[in-house]
Formats: sequence, C-alpha cells, structure tokens
Amino acid sequence: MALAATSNDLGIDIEAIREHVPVRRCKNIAGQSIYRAGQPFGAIYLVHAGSYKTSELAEDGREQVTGFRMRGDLIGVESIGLKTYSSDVIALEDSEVWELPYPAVLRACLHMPELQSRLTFALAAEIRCDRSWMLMLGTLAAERRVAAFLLDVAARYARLGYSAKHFILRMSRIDMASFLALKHETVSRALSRLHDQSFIDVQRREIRVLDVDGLRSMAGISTALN
Amino acid sequence: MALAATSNDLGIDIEAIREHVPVRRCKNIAGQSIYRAGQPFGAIYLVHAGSYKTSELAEDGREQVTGFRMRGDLIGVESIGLKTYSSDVIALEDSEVWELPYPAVLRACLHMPELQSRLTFALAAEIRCDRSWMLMLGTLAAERRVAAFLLDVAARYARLGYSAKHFILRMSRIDMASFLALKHETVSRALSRLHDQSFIDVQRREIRVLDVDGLRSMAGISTALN
DNA sequence: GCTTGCTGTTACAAACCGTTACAAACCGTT
DNA sequence: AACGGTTTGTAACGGTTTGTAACAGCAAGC
Repeated sequence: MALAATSNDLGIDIEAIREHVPVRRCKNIAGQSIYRAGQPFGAIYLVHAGSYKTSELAEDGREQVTGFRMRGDLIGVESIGLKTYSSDVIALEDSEVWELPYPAVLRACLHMPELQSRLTFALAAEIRCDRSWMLMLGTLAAERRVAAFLLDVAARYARLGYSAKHFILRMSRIDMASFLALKHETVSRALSRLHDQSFIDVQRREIRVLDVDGLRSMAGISTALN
Repeated sequence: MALAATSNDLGIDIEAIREHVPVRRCKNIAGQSIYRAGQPFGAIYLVHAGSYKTSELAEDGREQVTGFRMRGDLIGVESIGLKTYSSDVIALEDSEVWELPYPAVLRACLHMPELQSRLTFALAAEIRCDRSWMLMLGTLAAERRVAAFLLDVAARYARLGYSAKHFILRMSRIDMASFLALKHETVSRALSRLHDQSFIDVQRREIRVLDVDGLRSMAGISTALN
C-alpha cells in the first residue's frame, strides 16, 4: 500500500464517462485555484496535466497542505454531499483539469453501475491514503518524514512513466514543510543531511535518488514504492 | 464543521436497510478486535454501543491510532474495494456493533438509491474529518491539541445526548497520545496544565469542562463544538 | 493483606525542532 | 548585465517535546 499524497486514478474509461457527462477542460496557471473553501460545490475534477496542492484552512488562519495531486488524481471528492467546497486547490505550475459536473456524474452512475463502485473505491482509497500519512506524521522524525515523502513522490512519478530516480519537485519547501508538519528550514536541513549520507542529490527542486534502500530504511522500509 | 475523531452517523433508517441486508449483532469485550489488517474484508459495521479505536500498523511495527468510534459511527468503510481490511479496530470497553455484510449492502443500494448517496456522503465526511485532524496535528502545539481533542470528545458526547461538560474518556493516555501524535507523558502534562489554568478538572479518565471558551481559544476557536 | 501489573503523574535532563537572522542562489524584468 | 523579489540554504540560539526514572493509584488475583 503506497502512501501517496493523493489517492489515485479513477481506473475507468474517461471516454465512457464522456457519453453521459459534459467534460470541460480547465487550464490553470501557476498559483491559480480550481476552487476555494466556501465556493459552491458543483463538480469534481480529474487532473490531466501539471500538479496541484490541496489545503485546509482554519477560522483562525492556520493552514495546512493536505496533499499534492498529479495526472490521474481526482480532486474534490472530499466535498461530495456539501453545498460548498471544504478546502482549497491551487495549481503548482501551469496545469489542466477535466471538470466533471457532479449532478451529471451522479446521473451517469445510474447508467454505468461500474462508475459508482469506482467512485466509492476512489473515496475509500483516499481515506486509506490519508491514514497512511497520519501514521507517517505521527511516528516518524523529521528526516524520516522527508525520506518517506521523496519515496512517495518517486513512486508516483514512476506510475506515470517518469523516472523514479531523477525528478523535479513541483512544490516549494514551504508547501512540503506544511504537508509534512515541519518548518521549511527543517525540510532544508533534512534534505541536506540525506545528501550528506549519500542517499540523494539535491539541487534546489531537482532530486536524484542515489540509494533507494537507504531512503527506505529511513522511512520505515517499503512504506512507499510498491 | 466539527473535527470528530470519526465521521458520523449514516443518517438513514436502519430498519429500511434491514429489509435488504441481514444485520448481525456482534458484541466485543474490552480489548477484542472487530477485525485486523489482513483479514478478509466482508462487512462494514455500525457502532451500536460502547467505543472502539481504529489503528494503522506499519511493516516495521510503528503503530498509530487514527480514530475513536462511538454509537452511530461507521467502521470499515476505508477497506471497501479491498480483499482484506487495511487497519485494526479494537473495543475500548464492552461494546456492540451491527455487522452489515458488504455484498448485501451493495445490492441494497440498487433497491435504495438513497442508501448509495448516504454511503458516499459518509465516505466523503470521513475524508474531511481526517483532513481536519491533519490540520490540527500539523498546526497546533501539544497542549492545544489536547484541548481540541477534549472539545471534540465533548461535542460527540453532546450529539449522543450525554453531557459535554462531564464525561469519562474511554481510551488510555497511550491511545490518546498516539492519536494526537504525542507521548503519553506529554498528554498527562498537558492535561495537568489545562487543569492549572482552570479550564478543566481531571481525575484520571474523568473530565469536567470548566471553561469551554478557554479551551476553544486554545484549540483555535470553534474548531470543535461550533 | 499482600502481591502483580497496568495506568497515570511528575521531575529532571537531553534531544530535537522551531525561531530568528542573514547569506546565497535563482527568476523574471529592466 | 544589473536589478529587485522570491526561494532556498546555513547557523546559533532557545523552547517545546521527549526520554528516563521514580512514584502513586487502581484493579485483579493469590
């Protein structure tokens, strides 16, 4: 069970959905939001290109990044059943999502029983993924968290057909830190120390994984990748 | 939006479900598990009496309590779609759940369209709840976390018709600490300090809330109990 | 009554991470 | 090429949390 800062793909034919749901392509430039907490809920989204962060906001201003989404990930399912979205989603780079209007998705579920179960499965997967991160946040020290995070990012790139050994982080140190419940300086230090131990090469957002097993043992062995 | 160490009630007529699903009552004595990670998935459960903790286990032995469930809460939805359960659920006291065999639930959804949407809503609520706790764990210091936790427990007792000002915690300091990503000594110290500030009375597991507003301001104002 | 074991509390020391501050690298713009 | 603004890296210091230990309360069992 991968950690995954997100759940994952619908695993269903988007073309089949298209027959019942009017799919609109939405482009976002870096920094732009798909939706923000409080805006009326109307659709869920499938990431087609680029990447996004989701974040929670408290009344008193505290904020926490709760996940990063990339191609194939669903966005907005946490707000199903609500009148308004419950969180913020912001593009980390120029990106594109496909908008799936929710009333239409519901209707499509009646014609495609498979879609309903896929959607339910996606929701359950999201819960499992969140719980895995809770386990990680609650039990690993700073440096280990960063190691686990890198392994997760690597695994997700691998699933998309990209290199798991060499990739560019799309998020800032601050976003990473927020997600990992750390300060950005601590993330910097952790990355430096992982470099000192020859587990990785870091050049700002460019990461080269030199020793997967080293990282894995830091992260609690096979917590990510596979 | 309350935090809730759990999502919440199905909000649907259990009698209506009974017409399509063979509901079995299962009693558990304190310490007994409903299921453990790895056991074949076959049913979801509705808590009827008592309370349970859910916990995640890593391959290397790390363990984390991810929630506490009481009357009206659903258990097992995170494992929907899997062959085996992904976490452990253990009774904190002598308790009872109603077992809802999942294949039967799926079939019932066809006859009761309402049930399907309720279930989806329950899953989405679970995600939102987990995210709220991530926000809390990521942004509040130890003492504030404990305050937020107490407010959440109080709110949940209130929803069940019990006192929100005077209640008995059903979980040990160790379980509380695990859930809050703290050490049990830290929880003890935090409770003592909340007592010193006259926010609460503590007598081991017996809690008396003396100053709700004080607690709330610690927890980031109306994060719970709204 | 007396263990035995578990749970909870408290004190003190130690470790880790956060805070603060500043420097360096990068980016887009001029 | 030079300029500001943003992001990232590094360091010293301080504070919160943890680790360790000893002790008290409580329940079950002998």
